[in-house]
Amino acid sequence: MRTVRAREGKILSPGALAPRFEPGPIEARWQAEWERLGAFRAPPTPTAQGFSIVLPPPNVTGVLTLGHMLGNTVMDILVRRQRMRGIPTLWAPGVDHAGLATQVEVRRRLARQGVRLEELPRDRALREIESWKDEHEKRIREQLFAGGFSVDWSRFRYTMDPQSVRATREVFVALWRAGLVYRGERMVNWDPQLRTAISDLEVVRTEEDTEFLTLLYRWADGSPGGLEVATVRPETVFGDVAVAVHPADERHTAAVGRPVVVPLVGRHVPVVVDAGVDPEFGTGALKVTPRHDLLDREIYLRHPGLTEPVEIFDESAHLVGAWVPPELHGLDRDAARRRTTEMLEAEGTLVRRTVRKTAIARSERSEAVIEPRLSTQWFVRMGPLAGPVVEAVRRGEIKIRPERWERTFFRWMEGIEDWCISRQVLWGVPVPVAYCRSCGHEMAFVEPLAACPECHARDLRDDPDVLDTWFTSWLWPFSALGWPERTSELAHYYPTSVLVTGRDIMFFWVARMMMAGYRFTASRPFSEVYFTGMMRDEQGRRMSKHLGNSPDPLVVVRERGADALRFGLVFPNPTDEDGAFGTASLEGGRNFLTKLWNLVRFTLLHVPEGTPPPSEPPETHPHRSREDRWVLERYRRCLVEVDEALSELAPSRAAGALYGFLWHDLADRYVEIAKEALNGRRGEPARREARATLLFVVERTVRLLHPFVPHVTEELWHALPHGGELLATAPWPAVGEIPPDPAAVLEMEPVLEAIRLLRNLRAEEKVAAAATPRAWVRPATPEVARILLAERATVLRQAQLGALELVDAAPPEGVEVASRVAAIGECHLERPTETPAGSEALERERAKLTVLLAKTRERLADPGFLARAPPKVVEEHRTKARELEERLGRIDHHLKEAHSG
RNA sequence: GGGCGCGUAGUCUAGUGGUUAUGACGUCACCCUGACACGGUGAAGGUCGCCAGUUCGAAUCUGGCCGCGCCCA
Repeated sequence: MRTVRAREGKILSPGALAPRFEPGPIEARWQAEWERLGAFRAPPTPTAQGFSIVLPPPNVTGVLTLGHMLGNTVMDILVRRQRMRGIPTLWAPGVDHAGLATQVEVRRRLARQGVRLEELPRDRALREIESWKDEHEKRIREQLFAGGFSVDWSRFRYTMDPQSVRATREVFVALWRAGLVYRGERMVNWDPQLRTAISDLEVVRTEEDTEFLTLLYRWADGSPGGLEVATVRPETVFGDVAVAVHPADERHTAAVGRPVVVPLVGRHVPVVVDAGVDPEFGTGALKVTPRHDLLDREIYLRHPGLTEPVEIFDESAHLVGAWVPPELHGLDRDAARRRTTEMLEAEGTLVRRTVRKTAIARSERSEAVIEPRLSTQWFVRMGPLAGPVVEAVRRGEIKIRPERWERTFFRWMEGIEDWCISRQVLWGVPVPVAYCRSCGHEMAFVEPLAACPECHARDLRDDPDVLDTWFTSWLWPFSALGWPERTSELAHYYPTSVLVTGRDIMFFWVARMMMAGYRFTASRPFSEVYFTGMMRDEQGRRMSKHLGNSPDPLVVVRERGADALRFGLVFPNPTDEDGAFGTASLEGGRNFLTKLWNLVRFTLLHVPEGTPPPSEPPETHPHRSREDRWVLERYRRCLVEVDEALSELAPSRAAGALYGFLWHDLADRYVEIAKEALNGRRGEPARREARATLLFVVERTVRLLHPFVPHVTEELWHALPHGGELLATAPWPAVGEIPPDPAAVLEMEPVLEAIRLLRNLRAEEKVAAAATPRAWVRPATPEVARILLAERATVLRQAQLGALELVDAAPPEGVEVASRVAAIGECHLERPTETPAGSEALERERAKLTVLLAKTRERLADPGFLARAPPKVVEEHRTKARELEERLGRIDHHLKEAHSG
């Protein structure tokens, strides 16, 4: 500990702060301290109702982005405040195994070494994936730790933990028994690169330029011509079983029922009528390839007479099968398309080639073009699960914030489709189903079975597929707390309080968690969902791994500090709107922290050694000044606003309130005015009172800021007189500790207004910075006069005046003055004679007030207004008109004087 | 194509029927004053997207149009 000798000879309190704020060492020290002291460990058996959040488990294969940092900061703000309020708090962290994504990454890494993942023995492949996972999990932990997020590390979970896997199996089996999971042959979104089915939600559609071919399907009876059919997929002609046209499409009525010849293939197929055809698209005639297109399959199923289709692509979208000419076997889609096009041209059945924008479906993970494919997969019947959730949200049992997303949510829930949960990948929870080779019995089980329960044969075959990762993570709110074990975490912290996440996973995850909660715990999983906005870069582009435009949070933290990053994320934009983030945000954060740092340094200059912590507000005291009362009231209002904003999940509003209070009220106004008293120029009692007020307000403000910028506030709090081990677990300030004092704010207004007007005049008149001109104020009311008289010294000093007199008429003869006319009265400032008289400010004021007065008078002259507006409003307008007339009169008077003088 | 949402100073933003339209960043001028130039003081900057309508009164409510974004096809 060191002591610093202050300018006026007093000894500062110990632990004085470095003149410059350096985040690095401070952040590292407090992160370690919090961990060492177990500050974020949730009480296992709390007596009071707990507050809990589960961290949306980041994909273990990736690294955290600024989007994660935003969500984490919002969660940390909520959690830290609740913890300080003395509420038992649990923030449960973890990571998600992201089977598909991880496999893609590992596959890519191995490919760089010339190894194909698919060719490795299974156990070797799994080891590769495990080691990849371990590396990335470490990095994610570092990122969370470096952000200062107050998660309970002792409860860190992984979605492939035995307990989480068990939960997944239990759920699968329960749904299977209830008939809500089923195996079926359906058209699925097939990723031919990863060779797995994926869900609708994992498909992204983009508009791409695509070659559009028009093919001629000749009449089978040999008559000239035929039917023109447009397609972007000529290579699928081999799978055609029909051509379909819309029933109302008169262009094609003659063709209906007439067989046509499939180009290249020679097969005769019928022309059928189906309302699913879009007559606007292409020629209005659609080739029907049921094994490889969803709509085509539907059409096929509606027309029972058609030939049973044969598959023409294998699982990696290479041409195969009896219907494909042998010379094309083994070609991939793209090569096949080129070759087919050439063949069609040669055959003379290619009528036209054009290029147009087409919506292309790609796999979100591999970016391969999706191949719709008929295959056998496991599905969850979503309808019965969605019902209770829709009800609950309508009842308000789960609130969606911001509310505007409710509509989107409902629309999706109401049109919900079954969820394809089986994946043909290595990494994941195996589908817990086996088949008896002897009797064919299908059985789902939590614990592996030794024999078939039907025929007792021991010859069982496991289902080869694994489950979609989301089928594990939809259980997260309760599986992260230990379900299906009946843990004390579940008993005390479930349902969780709020879920904070990006709205891009509203359907993927949030909606499904709600369904799982109601289905398996008979309870909502959380009472509120808060969707944060999407982070954008300075050019307004969405940050994504793909674009690589999200800075690495660890780098940002190292360069700028976690607190600056956190404040920069929360302060400039509402956290539920998409916000641009760049260096400006970080600088804003840093500047604010420096301001806070210096404000506390200033405070320490005025805290004598041995001062006890401000455990209670300074008592009402005869020496308490108007500015002391004012700053206490402003602080109280700030606290009310912060509490309100945080209970309404509006952290930006809370941060804004704190920013404004600290910077403008506390530092700019209060400290500047209170310096007189603090420096002892108003006597010892006033000094004591000012010191107590300053210390109290600063200490409380540091506490209020802690959830937003935890490290720097922890450091500052320890430098200030304090009681207790950590700010992180110190009590949150109570609103009730200060009685409301609205008069304090009202009485300060004329003082602040007079200061502002006189400073304004100084600037307008280009009064030299060091000059101390004389000033006169003619107060508009006796109340203003009384206050200004009492606070004359303050105005004098803040406006740097040589003298200030209150007058009831004009300033004395023979003095050149510049004037302003405002609501509190007239202000006159002695004008330097060497500058020409300028009255632009008065002119501007007059122009503005003239317009305003005209509008007010117009309204007062309107009989409709007088008759229908509430009397109170009419009276307000009358008063306003009178005041404006009075002020304009004075302005005119002064303008005239300025001209004649 | 369908649905939803959003248009307020150069940029972001508050504001759900009567306010001289809020604040931040940026800009300009002056100032290194004893916590802070990562600062202080002051200023400039807005036809509240456009057009109708409802109303005594519209940034605010209604309709249409224009622009942007997102989701779904």
